[in-house]
Amino acid sequence: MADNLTSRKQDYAQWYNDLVLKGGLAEHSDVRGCMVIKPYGFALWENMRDVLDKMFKETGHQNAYFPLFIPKSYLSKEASHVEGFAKECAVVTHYRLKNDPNGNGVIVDPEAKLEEELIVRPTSETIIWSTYKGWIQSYRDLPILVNQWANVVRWEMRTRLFLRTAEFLWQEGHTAHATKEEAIAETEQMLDVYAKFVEEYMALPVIKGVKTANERFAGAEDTYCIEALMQDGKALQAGTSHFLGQNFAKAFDVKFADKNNNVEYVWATSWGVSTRLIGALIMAHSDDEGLVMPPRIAPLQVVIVPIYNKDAEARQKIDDKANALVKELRAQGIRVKYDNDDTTRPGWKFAEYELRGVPVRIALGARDLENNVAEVARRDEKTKASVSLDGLTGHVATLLEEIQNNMYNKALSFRNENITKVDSWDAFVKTLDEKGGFVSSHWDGTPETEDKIKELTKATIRCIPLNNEQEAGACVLTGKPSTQRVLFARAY
RNA sequence: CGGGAAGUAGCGCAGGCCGGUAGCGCAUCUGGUUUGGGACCAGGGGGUCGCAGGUUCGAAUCCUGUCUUCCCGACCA
Repeated sequence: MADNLTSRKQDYAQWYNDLVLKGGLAEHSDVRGCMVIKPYGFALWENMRDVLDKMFKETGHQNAYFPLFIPKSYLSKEASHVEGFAKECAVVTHYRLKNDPNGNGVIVDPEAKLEEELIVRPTSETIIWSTYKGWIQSYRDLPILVNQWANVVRWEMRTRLFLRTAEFLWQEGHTAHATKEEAIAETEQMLDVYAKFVEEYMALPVIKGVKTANERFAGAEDTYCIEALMQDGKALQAGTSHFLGQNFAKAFDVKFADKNNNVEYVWATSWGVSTRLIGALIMAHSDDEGLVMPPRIAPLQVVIVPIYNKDAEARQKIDDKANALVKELRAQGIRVKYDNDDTTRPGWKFAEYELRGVPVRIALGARDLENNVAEVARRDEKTKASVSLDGLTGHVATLLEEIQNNMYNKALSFRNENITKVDSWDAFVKTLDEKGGFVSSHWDGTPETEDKIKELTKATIRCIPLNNEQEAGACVLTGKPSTQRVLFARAY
C-alpha cells in the first residue's frame, strides 16, 4: 500500500523526506534549519551511539565533555581552521534579555553585551587544544585519547533532515600523541573503526580513502574518509578521521618534554561521525514501501501482530502464545514488541511496520495456532513464510542475521556495479549524467584540475582509495600524466 | 544568498481570477458490527484561513510588507 509515499523514481528527494517524516524519525522544528529527532529516530541514534561508544572504549578512549561556547578569538588561532568555519558560525553577543519598554515581549538588553563574543562550537578543536595545553607537560601525559558526544552548530544555507541541519549530534574524538607515527596510526585506526561500524552494523559498504587538498578538513594535514554510495548514485561521506599534524599544538602552544628532555610540539588527530549517518542509512537501504532498518541497529527488530477473530477464547490463546514468544525473544536479546492494540486492524499494522522498517514481522492467528505455525515476514525482501512455532525463536535470531547480511550484500553489489572506470572526458561526463555512482579516473593531481572538473560536472573527488593500485595513465581532463585513479562522484 | 512553488482543522487538499456566515478526504471522539494486507455503519467535535499592516460597509479571496517550509542552484559533515 503506502499510497501516500512518494516513490524513488518519482522524486528521490521527496521520497527521502517522506520517509523521515512518515517513518517517524524526525520533523522540522520551529527553528529554521533545526530538526526534532523523534523517539523512533532517537532510538536508532542511541543504538548507533552505543555500538560506537563501545568500540571507542575498546580502543582505549574515554569520554569527556567540553563547552558549547568557544571564545571567538580561539577560532582564529589556526588560520585555515578559521577560514573553513568562519562563514557558518552562530555568535553569542549578549547574556541577558529585558522587558521591551514598548510592551512587545522581551528584547536583548543592550547593556548586557559580552566583552568577548562567544561562538557556538562548529567543532571543538580549539577549545579542546587550549585545554590540552594545561594537561600536557611530559611524554608521560601522552597519549590523550578523548571523545565527546555533543551537538554542534553550523549555520548552513540549505538544510535537509539528517543530511545537513544547522544543529546536529555527533561525536568528536580528539587525541594527542608524542609522535607523528603514533598520531597517523590513531587516525587510521579510527577510520577502521568507522568502516567496521558502518559495514557491520549499518550494512553499508564503504570505501576508505584520503581526501584531496580541496576536500580536506580545515586545519588538517590529511583527512581520511569513508565514502558510501546512495541509491540515486550520489556519494555520501559517512565519516572522517583527521591527522592534524602539529597545527593545533602550534596554534595553542602545546608542547611536551620527551624522554631525552627535548621540548616538542604534540601531534594531534580528530575524528567524527554524526546523525548524518541516519540519512545514509535511509538512502542506502529503504524502498518505496518505507524504511528498511538493518537488524543490528534497528530500534525494533521484531513485531508480533495478532490476528484476532470474534472468539474470545482464541484471542486469549493468541495473547498467551505471543507473550511467551516475546519473553523468549527478549531472553535472546532481541528487541521485540507485541502490538495487540485492538484499535487498528492487522492490515494497517503490516503497512505501518513496513513503513518503519521493522526487519521481521510475525503474524499470529487462530488458524496458525491450530497448525502450530506463525507467519514470518521479512522486510528486506518482502517475503512471507509459514514457520513452525517450535524453535521459532532460534529461527528469528538466524533470520535477523540473514537479513543483516542480505542488506549488506545488496548494497555491496549495487556499489560495485556503480564504480565505473572511465578514460575519456566524454565518457566521464556521460557516465556521471546517465549512470551516476563513482567514476574511477586518472587525475593530474592538481587542485586546479579538480576545481575545473567540479565546475564542469558538479562532481568532486570523493577520495583517493587507501592501498590504491598504482597505474600510469592520463588525466581525464587535461591529459597530463597520472600515477593512479581516483574516485569522482556527485555527492551529498 | 539567487530562481521556482507553497502556507486554509492533527495530516493532505479545494475555495482565491469574480470579496458576502469556511468546505472535502483522512485522522480524532461516541455507539455498534468487525479483524489473515491500511474495515464498515450511524452520530459528534475541531478553524481568529502563517503573521502584520492597508483598501472596503464587508477580506481566506485584492494590495504592501514580513516569517516559515519545500524544490533547484552557490556553500558545506
